[in-house]
Amino acid sequence: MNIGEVASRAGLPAKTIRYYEDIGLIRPARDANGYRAFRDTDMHKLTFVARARALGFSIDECRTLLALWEDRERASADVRAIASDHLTRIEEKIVDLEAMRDTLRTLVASCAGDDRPDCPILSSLAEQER
Amino acid sequence: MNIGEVASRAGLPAKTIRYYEDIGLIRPARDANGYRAFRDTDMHKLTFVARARALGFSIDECRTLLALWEDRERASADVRAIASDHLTRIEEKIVDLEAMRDTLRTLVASCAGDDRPDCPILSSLAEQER
DNA sequence: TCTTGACCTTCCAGCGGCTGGAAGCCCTAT
DNA sequence: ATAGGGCTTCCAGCCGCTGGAAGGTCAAGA
Repeated sequence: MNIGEVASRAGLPAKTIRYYEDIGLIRPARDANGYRAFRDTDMHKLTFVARARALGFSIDECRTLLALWEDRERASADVRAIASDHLTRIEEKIVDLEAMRDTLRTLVASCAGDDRPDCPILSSLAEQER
Repeated sequence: MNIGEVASRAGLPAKTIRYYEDIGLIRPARDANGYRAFRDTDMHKLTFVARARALGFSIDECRTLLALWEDRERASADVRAIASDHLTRIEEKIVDLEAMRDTLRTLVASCAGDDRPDCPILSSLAEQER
């Protein structure tokens, strides 16, 4: 399988797949003409990584998850720990974003949004004291 | 005022402030010894930017907001539009993160997390069909 | 006066995770 | 023979800093 087909099957840009090879996530074989020759195992790995990335795991976490996936002796606790840490970070990020959202909503709601210059958004950003 | 004091007052690392000068967000004067000499206006701008950044605005948005802030003829509609677009993007990000969170919660909950290798998290990432 | 140590300066490189673009080879169809 | 698409490598850039090296400056204390 050439990179184009792999890309469309995995739902990843070809560039990204080349990058994943660069950083050693996958190691596809090569045809005589120099083209990457992807086997099913490569395809599976890429699908795995694509899903893990879609869940927000970092590349390094993906690397570890891949390794655990390939290790039939793994302890599920190791996998769970990674996922659980990641979940915590996501929850924290959501909290941060919700705080921003709430502030922004208030500011946007308080601004007339017409052709006059008075703007509570700017005033709030510029405020001397809190 | 030297950069150290400005940094602690604005709650920004000195490195960041130098970077902001680099990209033209601020233009502090210089003392004879080459040290940056921050005036009150610089300080105000930095505080403004720090607050805008804390609300998640990009550097480019901060640049625009700064310019609007300094423009007494601005229309509040222009400010509101930027804030409103940003709010929308944040809301979208929250939705994305919540989807990840929900999936991750389900996966984490379904994994025994002991020393056995069976792991629904890995199985889910590896699943052939959806 | 000398020294220490905290502060300041510039410059260069690297983080994560791609992404764009140039230059050139390969393959298939007409 | 040629046109087109797909493939290759390599280099540079995105964002917003951040770390570190190498060196100048300043105030306080011995």
